[in-house]
Amino acid sequence: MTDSPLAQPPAPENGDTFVSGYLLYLLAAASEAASAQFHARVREEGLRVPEWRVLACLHDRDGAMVTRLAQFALIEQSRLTKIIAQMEDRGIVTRRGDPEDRRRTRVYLTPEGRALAEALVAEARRHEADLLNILAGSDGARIKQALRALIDRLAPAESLDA
Amino acid sequence: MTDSPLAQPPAPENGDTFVSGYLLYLLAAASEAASAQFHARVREEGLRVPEWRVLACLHDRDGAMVTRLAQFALIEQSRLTKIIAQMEDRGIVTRRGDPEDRRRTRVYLTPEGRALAEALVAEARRHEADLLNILAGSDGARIKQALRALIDRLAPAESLDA
DNA sequence: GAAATTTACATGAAATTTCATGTTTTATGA
DNA sequence: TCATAAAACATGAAATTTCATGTAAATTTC
Repeated sequence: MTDSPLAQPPAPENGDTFVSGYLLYLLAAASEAASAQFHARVREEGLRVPEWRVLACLHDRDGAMVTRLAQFALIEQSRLTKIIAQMEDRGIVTRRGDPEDRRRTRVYLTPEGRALAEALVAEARRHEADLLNILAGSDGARIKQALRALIDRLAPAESLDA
Repeated sequence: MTDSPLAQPPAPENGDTFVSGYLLYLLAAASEAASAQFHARVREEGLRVPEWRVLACLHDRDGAMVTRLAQFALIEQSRLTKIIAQMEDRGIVTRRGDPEDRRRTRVYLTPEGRALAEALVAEARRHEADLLNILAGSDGARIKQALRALIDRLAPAESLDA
């Protein structure tokens, strides 16, 4: 009985599957799947995803400091610094030191940056509405609540302000 | 009325906040927040996150082909190829061509690789249980369902097999 | 059944990311 | 208030990732 008599596939492996039901996999895969389309649009606009995230954050809070931006855009600080430098070269944001606390660097949208940000945020809102529709009506609100709960319980949750 | 009379903070910006309620942000942030602890453990084990993902996939299906592995481990193919090469150098996986279809490269766990994979999968299961507890009882199952629904609707959903 | 496509990986160069660390400025504390 | 610690960024070198493309093998077409 060590060998199945009708082993079509070469008797591959164990039978218990871990990955496809694993919460962290589901979260990552859902995030990727849900983002794919819109992120493709972002790239069509000549932006990389982290750059779009920065724009979205600045849309909410122009003049945010780098560290906060990093938290909300989910980008590590030194990496963000370099991304911001590129965005500055490109003319969509500007950096200015904070006179109140001269350690801080605040990042501002330029007019072009703001236009881009607003256009993309509008698109993102439409796309999100589509997504939430796909999610069979009330599921949408529920999944958001659940995700927010998860985040709140796991991360201290700060504000983009200050 | 253009200027608030008691503007404590320098009258920062608009009032509507987009990011913090945006589904794609919630998904990405939830994924990050939920994964942070365990991924730290993974790094303590001397692995990077993508390497752990490969091990987990191989735990489910030893001898998976590179393309499938890439889909399930959420890693772009050419990047995965290089990661696998490193893992091979390190002695935790082996590559072997598939005689049935000689374009394919199949990846197998070495004994050390399997030990690592099994230990980490066990830890991951415990960690997931903790997470699901944090998520107030039944919320856990629901969030999983919702995520799976999202993925199924958005991604064709293939199997690690073949 | 030969040519044209497609699939599956591998690879090299350019670009980006990471990691550790440096600098400057603000908080803290004895 | 002076020293020390902490916070906020910036930066350089090494490592990784990306992108386009190359190669080999299977599949589809005509």
